[in-house]
Amino acid sequence: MTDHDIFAALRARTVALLAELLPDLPGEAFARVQMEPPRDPSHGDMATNAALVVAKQARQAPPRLAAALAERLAALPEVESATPAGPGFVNLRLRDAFLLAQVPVILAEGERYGDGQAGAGRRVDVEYVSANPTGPMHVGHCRGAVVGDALANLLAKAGWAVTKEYYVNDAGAQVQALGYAAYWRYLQALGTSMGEEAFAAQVPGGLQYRGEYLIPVGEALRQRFGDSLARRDEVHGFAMRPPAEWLGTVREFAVGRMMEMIREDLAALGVFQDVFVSEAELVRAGKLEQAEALLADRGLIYRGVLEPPKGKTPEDWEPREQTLFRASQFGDEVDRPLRKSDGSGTYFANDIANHLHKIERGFAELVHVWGADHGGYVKRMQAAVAALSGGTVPLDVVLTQIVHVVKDGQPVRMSKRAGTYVTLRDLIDEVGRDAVRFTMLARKADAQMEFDLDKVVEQSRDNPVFYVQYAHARIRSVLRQAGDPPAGDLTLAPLGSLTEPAELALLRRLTTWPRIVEAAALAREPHRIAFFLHDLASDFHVLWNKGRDDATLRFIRADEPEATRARLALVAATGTVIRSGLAVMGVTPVEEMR
RNA sequence: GCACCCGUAGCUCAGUUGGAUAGAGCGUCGGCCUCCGAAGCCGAAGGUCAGAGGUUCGAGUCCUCUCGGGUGCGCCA
Repeated sequence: MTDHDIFAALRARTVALLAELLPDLPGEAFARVQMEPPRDPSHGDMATNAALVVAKQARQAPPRLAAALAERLAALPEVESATPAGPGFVNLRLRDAFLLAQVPVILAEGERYGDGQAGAGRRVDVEYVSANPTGPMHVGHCRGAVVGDALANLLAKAGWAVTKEYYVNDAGAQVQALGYAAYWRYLQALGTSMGEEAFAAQVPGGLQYRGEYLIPVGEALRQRFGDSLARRDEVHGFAMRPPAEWLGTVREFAVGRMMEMIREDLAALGVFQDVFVSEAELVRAGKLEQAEALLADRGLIYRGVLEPPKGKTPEDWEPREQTLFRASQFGDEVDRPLRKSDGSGTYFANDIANHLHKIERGFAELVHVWGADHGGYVKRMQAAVAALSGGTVPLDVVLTQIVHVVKDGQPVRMSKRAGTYVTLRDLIDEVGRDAVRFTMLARKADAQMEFDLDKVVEQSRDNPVFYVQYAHARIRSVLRQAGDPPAGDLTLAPLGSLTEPAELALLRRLTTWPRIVEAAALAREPHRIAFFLHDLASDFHVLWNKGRDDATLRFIRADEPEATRARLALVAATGTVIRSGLAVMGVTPVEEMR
């Protein structure tokens, strides 16, 4: 039990008092009662809309009800004053002693401060990254990886039981193409004299994935299989055997190598997922047929012909009969194909199998992080999950927008051919893991983002990574200077000397941390953590700078050991909350700036 | 053509899921280093929340329409 949200506590008090005032109202009447920090600090520490939201049912004028409620709230030991305001708000000013009492709470809880129960221990599966295992990760994958990882951390902090999952798309045409590409590098490793284009001409769909990263895979294939997968050829030395004899083997081998590479990339980014689910294995295990049978039992599958899309009919469109899922019964615009006209499964069908697998594992909620180009796919997937689970398992999809990389004021084009392909590893090597992670979270996921390689390493105020890290470094600097007093010692410090408005403003900010965590988790918006940390860092820097103008406000005062201890406690609590927030983001707090 | 996302200060973006007089950074202008770290801080100017209706005690937030930008639209994943 680590819920120390003072807003939730005062809200509960308010509801209880209101229930006494209005004994005839049912409990549900109070559901919309809120207790939140007012936008304008001059209104006090907290404000509640309680009188407004129950006035109608109570058949009373909001201002009158607010006045009666304020009178009772004012009598609470936590409350300094309570005043009705505006159309029916009640503004609360808290006693300093109550606020100050939160400092030892934060110190005692440590980084667990802010943990909540909004998730109530429900099991949630967060699937993210899920890049095709056909090459190294590039910056396009990076945002989803960071957002997904931070979101998973956030949900865990807010009380969900989280599984971090990677869905390996190892069953489609893409990995087939990877197999051919790896085989080409294998022939090269054997020393074939065949030209690349000559080989490409023999590959259905042409040779894709020509990047150099497959050269070691070709060499590894040679070491593992010798020349047994190739055919001796008088002209070229070695040439291609019929694909049926090697394609499965090579594909599997190559996918394995790609996944190793991707996992190394993810590790460099600080992302460690719990579960890697293979699409190919799900298919092999018959999950697709199982899901189809389940939907058929519920009468949700039929044979039919889809209408062409209105307005823009594809050139080669012709009506074909397909196996369709009644997605339109679950809020989608049209029914969606499960099988192509040749009878093989669509990607959607395999994804349904994937979701059946999740539901069978007992998750109460599903979350996905997808690129925005998959936005059109959300409704049908939600429809499928609703159908499979009988509407009991919600699926939330967080979409991440494109990241434009900029260097020297110029956009960096993402082109493999031009050699300006930016891999995730390049990015991390250039600016560091923490800067990558923080920056990716410094914007709402569904907003396009410019990633300026020069700016994220810039040491200035307009670089939020730096700004927050700098606050933490200053805090560590102060504590080191004071001989690093243990938190247990500071917990006992008398705090009555903390009366400076900037000190209390900082403390007020700290007390909002639990509700920030909860709200961000419910909204599935990890970027709010980054913004909170920026605000918190700002409050701290303000206080620090007061000490420049007024020596009596410095944290360490040789002549005032008592006041020093109190301030060190506040500073230590601030450091704790910053670390707590950075932990959600997966960013390492620094001891000093270098 | 249809669906989804978006439109907030000159620029980049927040806005506590319907709350009070819409905020922050950058940029601009004006101040502040004998100092526990000035890589910083304080102050000022800057707005028809794209536009028009609607819902209600209350709308940047919800609904409808219009304008503008992005993404997607059977046999790709």
